[in-house]
Amino acid sequence: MTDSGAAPTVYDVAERSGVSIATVSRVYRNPESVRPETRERVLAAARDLGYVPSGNARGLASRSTGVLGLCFPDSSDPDTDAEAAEAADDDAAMLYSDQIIRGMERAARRHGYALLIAASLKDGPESLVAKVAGRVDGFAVLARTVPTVELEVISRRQPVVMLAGPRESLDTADRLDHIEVANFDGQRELTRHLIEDHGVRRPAYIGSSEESPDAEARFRGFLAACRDAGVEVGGEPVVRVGTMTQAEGARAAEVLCERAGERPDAFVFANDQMAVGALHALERRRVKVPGDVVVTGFDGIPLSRLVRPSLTTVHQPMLRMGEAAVELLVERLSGSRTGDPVSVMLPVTVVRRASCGCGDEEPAGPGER
Amino acid sequence: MTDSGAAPTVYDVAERSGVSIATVSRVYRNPESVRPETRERVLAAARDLGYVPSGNARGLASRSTGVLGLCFPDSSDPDTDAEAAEAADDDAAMLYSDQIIRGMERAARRHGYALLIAASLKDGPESLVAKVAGRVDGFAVLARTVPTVELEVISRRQPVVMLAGPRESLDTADRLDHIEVANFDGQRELTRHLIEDHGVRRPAYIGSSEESPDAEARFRGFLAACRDAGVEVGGEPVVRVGTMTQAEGARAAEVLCERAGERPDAFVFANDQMAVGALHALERRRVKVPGDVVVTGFDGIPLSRLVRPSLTTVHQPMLRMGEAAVELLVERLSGSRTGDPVSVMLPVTVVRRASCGCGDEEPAGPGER
DNA sequence: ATGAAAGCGCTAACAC
DNA sequence: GTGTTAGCGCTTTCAT
Repeated sequence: MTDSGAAPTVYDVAERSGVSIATVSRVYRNPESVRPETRERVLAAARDLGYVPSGNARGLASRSTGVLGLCFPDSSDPDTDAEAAEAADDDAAMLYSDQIIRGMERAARRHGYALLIAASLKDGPESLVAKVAGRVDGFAVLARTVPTVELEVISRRQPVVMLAGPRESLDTADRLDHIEVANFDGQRELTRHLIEDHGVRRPAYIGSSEESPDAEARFRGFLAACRDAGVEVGGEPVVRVGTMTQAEGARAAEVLCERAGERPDAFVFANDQMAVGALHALERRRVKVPGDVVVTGFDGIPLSRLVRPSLTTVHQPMLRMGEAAVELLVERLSGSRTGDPVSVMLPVTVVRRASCGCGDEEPAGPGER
Repeated sequence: MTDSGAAPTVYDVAERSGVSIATVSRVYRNPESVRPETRERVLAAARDLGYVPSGNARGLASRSTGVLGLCFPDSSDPDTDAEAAEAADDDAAMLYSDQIIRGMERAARRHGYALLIAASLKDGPESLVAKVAGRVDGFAVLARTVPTVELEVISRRQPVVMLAGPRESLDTADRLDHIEVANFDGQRELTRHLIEDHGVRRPAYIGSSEESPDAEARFRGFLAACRDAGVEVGGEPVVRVGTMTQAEGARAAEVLCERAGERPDAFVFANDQMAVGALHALERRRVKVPGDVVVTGFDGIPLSRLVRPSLTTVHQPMLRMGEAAVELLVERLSGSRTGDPVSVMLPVTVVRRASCGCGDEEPAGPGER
């Protein structure tokens, strides 16, 4: 083995094995096209020089990287204090984006791609997307991670798929493939279950004041179920919080409990985090769940199963979303699909647990779930 | 917005905004060094051309990518059937590597790096590492993902840190930084607990036949505890499986139950996956855990808490390992540390749960854990 | 089967 | 402040 300063290049390997750089390149890209004897010589030289092909140079010359990307928002809950850091080393802290990463990685692997992941930490002029976009063959973006216009520009040059974000504007020249989940259907089915099977009559919906198309779709599902069952509710969420966190959920629960008039018999939250926060608050006030009031969430985060009572919610197939995103990208890249963007709608599942009055269904045996 | 075939380059932007390519480059790399007016002109041109800097070209020219990497083995349990696929969309399926990815991603983000991840799916001549190594500034490798010699070669040119793999050979010119966990200590403490607090007298250790230094260290910890307590055990694991999966764990349990002679009073597995498989098998055979036999694992994967009975195990700080790996890489890259490789040893924690006879400690209220 | 030469798109001196 | 000019390390025709 020889070692001398800078990283060896094709030139070094070529020289040492007495061939041209073209042949060295061939040995790696298309071994069959080189006489075995020559090939061995090259490989041997590469080995003792410690040669590793430069991915950058390759990408530059061949115009493809073999890498897919994912951009997601930097929405980690603060974990500065020691306790939180401890808890973070745990599945309960699994974020939405972590699941999507898993799904994408698997699918990418199957197709021979590696995965580049980056969170949107607000940086300088070089937006995150640009950084990722410049290093991959195609990528997925979690909704509201980056301005849509920027994506619009980039998607002119490479496949981009939008995750969980409903098509923003149908009028714009939209070239992005989309993957959404059945927010409307899921919330409607969950609400119907509450009304029909648990006799809920005065449900309160707690939504977000942010511009969240997902939350809006969920609310519409809620309304539809109420209307179908003849349950009267206002045309607006009873409470709108700022950030859909546990703290906000707890606050919302307090507000609803202290309000004049009859207390709602169900708190229907737009996401799990808020619902969990509410469970805390209700316990503090000695309000029984589901006895005094039913509570539900949306998302199906791991934590939803761990809290007591376990949370009835609507489970989103996040892993599948990741996989679907890769499939879409690969289709575009392989040229097996061209033309207009598509929208894939993934189904959700209502998960009935203790917080709505359905029995707790902890596994009896050592099941895997 | 103009759109015409190939992706626009610095030349296109330069021409359209009436400056040189150097200025275009400056606008992105060092905006301050360009007169605001000029800068705006360039940015505008870039915008309507749909210009995105090529990461490859940048990397080539600047010799750095702003990306860190992770290579890990393709060791997911098979999830081809529908049921498993369902379960996979769940935190329970979180693997060792997933946690490390999370840890690395966080830390990388803090340092302004993106993360490239790739599983070692055995490919052609171009080994996985080479692919990753060629596209990142430095990377981490999960032990036994790739041949050490290959790493040896690569680590001559860029920082590499080995995760969870004890330094293989002290005699070789080892340039890799290492991150290990206290396998020996953890297994010894767990075993001691079994013997002292649960009266275990005939423990059986189930290890791996693969060359796994981790598993070996654990076994030595097991032996040490037995010896200290005067419990007689052989100098070899009672069973060695091939791949440390659930299936193999189940098989090992079967074997131990059917063997002639007295059945062991404890199955001490080298990892959680096997232990979980064993729980299944034992349930099928109506062997009570921990009543008839105590079962323990190692790793502390999320699933270990979800199975019934919940699994007593040794928890590895996987998230921390990922973070530590990034810190080490960044130190090397920033030049703040040079010279001999270091070894970081991270502590583990014995987690006492139901499968060893300690009470189940499910949260009472809606706690977050 | 192998070599020669022209880029791929960008950064980094170095001039002006 | 801005332009000029070399490369960075590889792939890829096109010859031979």
